[in-house]
Amino acid sequence: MPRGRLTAADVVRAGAELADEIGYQDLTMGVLAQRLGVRTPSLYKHVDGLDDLRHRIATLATTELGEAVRAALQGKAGSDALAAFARAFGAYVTAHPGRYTATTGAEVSGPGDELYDASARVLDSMAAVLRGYGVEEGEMVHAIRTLRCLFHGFAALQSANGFQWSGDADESFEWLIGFVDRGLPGADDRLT
Amino acid sequence: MPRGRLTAADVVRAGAELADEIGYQDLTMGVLAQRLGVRTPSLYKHVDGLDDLRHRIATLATTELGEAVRAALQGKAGSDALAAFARAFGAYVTAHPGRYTATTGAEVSGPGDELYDASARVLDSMAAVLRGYGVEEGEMVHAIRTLRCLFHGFAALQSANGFQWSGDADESFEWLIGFVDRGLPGADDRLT
DNA sequence: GCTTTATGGCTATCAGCATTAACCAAGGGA
DNA sequence: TCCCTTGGTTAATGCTGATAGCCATAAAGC
Repeated sequence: MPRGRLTAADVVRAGAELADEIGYQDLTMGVLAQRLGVRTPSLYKHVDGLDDLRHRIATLATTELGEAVRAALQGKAGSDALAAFARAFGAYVTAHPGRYTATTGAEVSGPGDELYDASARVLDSMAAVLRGYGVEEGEMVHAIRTLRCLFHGFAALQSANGFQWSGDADESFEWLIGFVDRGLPGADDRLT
Repeated sequence: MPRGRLTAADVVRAGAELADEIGYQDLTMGVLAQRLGVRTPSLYKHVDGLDDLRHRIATLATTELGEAVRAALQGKAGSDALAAFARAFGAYVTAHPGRYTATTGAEVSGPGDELYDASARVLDSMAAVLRGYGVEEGEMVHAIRTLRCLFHGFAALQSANGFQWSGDADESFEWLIGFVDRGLPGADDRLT
């Protein structure tokens, strides 16, 4: 093969796909190199080691998640927006368990970090839902944290166990949406 | 018994303590052996490798968590029981981040597994709270799954990031409890 | 009290993975 | 044409998990 084939983005993308396929824990430099048809040390020309690769995959995943959520929120408000956010979130995590696992436990260094910005965009979308829902600013921080726990927990259980939920997983997820709807204070526009 | 300095329970307990101190990811056979004043291969006389050690730590943590929750629930009902459950859960996770991390991602083989039984006891306590709260049996499974997501997410974020929450973390946690209280349907006895 | 035995420790060793060093080949600009 | 940057290679190092096989000692039986 000639020169200049691989780029950093290629490596990260292939790593993300591989993590979704074989599981995040089994994503190793060797298997990724094999997937790319290259020897292991070559990856270090594009990525600064395994930790860096993981961080970049987490950034990619968070960015994609933010875009998916933002797209789902277009033209929605109130409880519709909440349901759309939740379904988009759940759909992304189900489709990309390896990528989401990368985001759990990823270290965010600070405002200069791309991952920080991507996370902030997801949380902004969450805040937009809550604000359009009638949550007061004083409660906003608590509401965001609570919803973050709920969705993060769902995602973690989803990507770890794959949910041995008996089969009515969708029904449970809809119940979860209704639960949030009831739990949020000060809303005029409610689900069923 | 012939001469027995170390026992399997000792190894697991020391592993759990070490995980709380230095972080679950950094818990290695070598550092655990060092803590116990023993060479690495000696641990294999008590524990069947690192995976087995992790599984046992997860079992220990889940058992302890179940006991803490059960104790907190004594004599409580309705919203008091919910608050007690949540606070006991949060306190355990905060005190033992390494142990809880062991439970996330632990594989439960089946009903013969001790971890399975320990998890079932925690979920039973959760169900008891919900039942005393007025949740119908038809919704029980959905409610349990939802609360499991919420508390698991809290615990995961807590033990991973240590929550850079600005300082009013307790206030947010109380808000979370109120959120659950409002979100659960069919209750007579409410907080606030 | 002496022998047997099994248990729990040890040293030595291997295998897998991340990482680094040192080297080489192609392509573009001087 | 020459150089030098770039992206690949092979070789080697270090760390960690894991196994094999040896050794010491305490408990059990005579």
